[in-house]
Amino acid sequence: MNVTIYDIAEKLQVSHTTVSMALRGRPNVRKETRERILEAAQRMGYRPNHTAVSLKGGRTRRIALVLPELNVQNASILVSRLNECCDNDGYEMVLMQLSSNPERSRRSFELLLQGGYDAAVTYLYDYASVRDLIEAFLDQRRPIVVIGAPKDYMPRPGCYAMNVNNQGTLSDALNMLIAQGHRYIAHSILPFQVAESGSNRTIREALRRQGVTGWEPEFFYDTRMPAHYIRAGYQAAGKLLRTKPETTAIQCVNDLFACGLIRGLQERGVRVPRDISVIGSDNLEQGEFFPVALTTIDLRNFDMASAAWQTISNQLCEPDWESVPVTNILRGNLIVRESTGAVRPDALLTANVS
Amino acid sequence: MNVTIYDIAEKLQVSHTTVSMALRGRPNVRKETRERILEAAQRMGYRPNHTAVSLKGGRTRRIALVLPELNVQNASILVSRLNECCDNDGYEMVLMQLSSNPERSRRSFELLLQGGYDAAVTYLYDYASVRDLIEAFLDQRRPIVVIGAPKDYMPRPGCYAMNVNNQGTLSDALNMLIAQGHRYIAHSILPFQVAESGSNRTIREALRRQGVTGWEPEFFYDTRMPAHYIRAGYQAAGKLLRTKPETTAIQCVNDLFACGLIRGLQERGVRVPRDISVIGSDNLEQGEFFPVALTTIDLRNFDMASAAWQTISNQLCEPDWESVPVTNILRGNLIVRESTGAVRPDALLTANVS
DNA sequence: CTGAAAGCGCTTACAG
DNA sequence: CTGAAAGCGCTTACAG
Repeated sequence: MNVTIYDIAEKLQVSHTTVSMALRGRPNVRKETRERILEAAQRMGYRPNHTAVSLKGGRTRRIALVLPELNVQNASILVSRLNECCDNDGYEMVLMQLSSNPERSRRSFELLLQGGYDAAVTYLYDYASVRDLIEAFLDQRRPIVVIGAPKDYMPRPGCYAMNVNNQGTLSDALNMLIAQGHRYIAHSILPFQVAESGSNRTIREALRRQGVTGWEPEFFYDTRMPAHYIRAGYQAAGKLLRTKPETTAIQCVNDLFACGLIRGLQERGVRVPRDISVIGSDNLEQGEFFPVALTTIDLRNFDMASAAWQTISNQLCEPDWESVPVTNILRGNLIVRESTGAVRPDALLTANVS
Repeated sequence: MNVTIYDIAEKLQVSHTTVSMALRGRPNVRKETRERILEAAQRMGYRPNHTAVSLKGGRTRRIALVLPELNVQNASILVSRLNECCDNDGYEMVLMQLSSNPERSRRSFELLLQGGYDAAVTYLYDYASVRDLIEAFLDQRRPIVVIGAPKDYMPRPGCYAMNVNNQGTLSDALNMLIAQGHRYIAHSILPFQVAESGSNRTIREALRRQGVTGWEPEFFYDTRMPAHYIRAGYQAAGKLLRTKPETTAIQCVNDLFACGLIRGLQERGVRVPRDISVIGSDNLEQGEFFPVALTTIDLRNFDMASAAWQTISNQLCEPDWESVPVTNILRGNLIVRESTGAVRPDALLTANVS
């Protein structure tokens, strides 16, 4: 059904070896022979069988990007940039979406181990539950870039951790908010987030320096649909007003959550940024065009993708399974738009009183 | 490096044939032998080599979903639903993003032809430029579902066209708008869209029945970045107000464009829906939570994905390369939210006068 | 310059 | 119940 090198060889009365050599551009084929072969291949509609090439060569030139299913949207820049990098170097990027069902999720990951991917990039919330699978991948001597890995994560050859220094950017955000008069600054936490103990401490300390004590920055929102962020944000509005009515500013888990939250607040007559300032995270393109343009933290997904591919590409060209890589840390950028602003005088008053 | 069936065979002093049989659950292996093999495989961390299995079996159990790169967002429901369907049946779905650069785009498509995908689903704007590649895919006897194909598209075995009946839903939308008093109803067109001659006619006719003549519904917006819809919508606002100031309602190419447009209008002091009603298309989850919740047309991407997989799955189980399939047409759903409403009295007046 | 042979890891008739 | 052999489509030493 499909044209193979044997078909070409037969038609031209040469060996399949010669056909293969000619097609691969090896110099040891007479010019005339090569031309005949190339011409015939073209005419017969020959296309190399990627599966066979992979089996023989032991490399598929295919890499996997593994994301939590419903998080693809937040990482769309990462997806398209990594795709572009792979493309440029003749690799194929496969996007693998991990279900939020752990059983299915592990099953998908198994495909990663069996599918012959040359390398992988992961960007997950929950690394603990797939740790063994990542180890198995590394045991196969396939490099992996682990974005957003916990700080203590597996320092071992072939495994490259990359992170954004949230604390640094968070400090920028806090400085701005404090300068704008905010004192009751909250910080949303969702159940499946890596507990960022650091953020809470950073906020608490910054506030203490302003004389604010006894304020718990953590706003925990429990949602059963982990990644329907926008809906979660929308639903969280009520709880925020109920449980932390003093809040004048909140930093959200991501832009979608922030978008939903703003809508939810608005429905309750609370205006952004007049009554509450909102900061997102991800720097989705859309954020700029929301009716209240979103102040956000750019997680540098574009640069993350570039760096990830650079790393993998190096490791693929000159494998190094000896040295233990150090974590690559990028600093996020605070992008200020309309959803943050000066605190209302009465809110400020409340804060000073406490 | 990797454990193969030969390694297991050697360790257990049986043939690799027996190992393969046992692993595949063939009944012709003595119970005790099978158990020893299974146990050893487990212990040694054996994982079947997908590439080898594919080469032997001629099937990869991998299917491709081909989308224009920057359109993934609009189709996110399609992506996740198809992914889920494949998952359920033990297939792997690979998302392939076609660059807007035609050269690169064709190169990616070549990977589809060489990659050994068992089937493909495409959802493209521009089919003309990849027509030959689709034909080649079909020549390989791989089924393909073509969503959004032009009406005259390749009726041939193995090629399944699926469409949403936009005209029907558009009529629903028009009925609503007209009942709300709208007479100057526009319709956005972007350069790379399949010219939907039908839509313009449908609108024009509906309006004529209301006595409106001489109104050109088409609002053409030329953008060089085809799929940065939200930005395009934002930038289009000025042109809309300049070139079609009478407009009281506009149906947009998609939700993101609509979102950007609303922002752009708002910056110019034009309120939605008070001054202009806006209808999107795609029914993105976010649309519900925009500060002005978006009225939109649900393109049934979820059902589309289910049907596409059903079709492919059937064709894979019992191949039929004889009968020519008919186009499967779903009807879109109009979802009414806040971005549409009654026309303002003065606008209505203008319309009646004309 | 050309081709016979081996092999990538697996499965599936087929013979014992 | 078990195993030797052939083959999926290709590439790469190696011999001529």
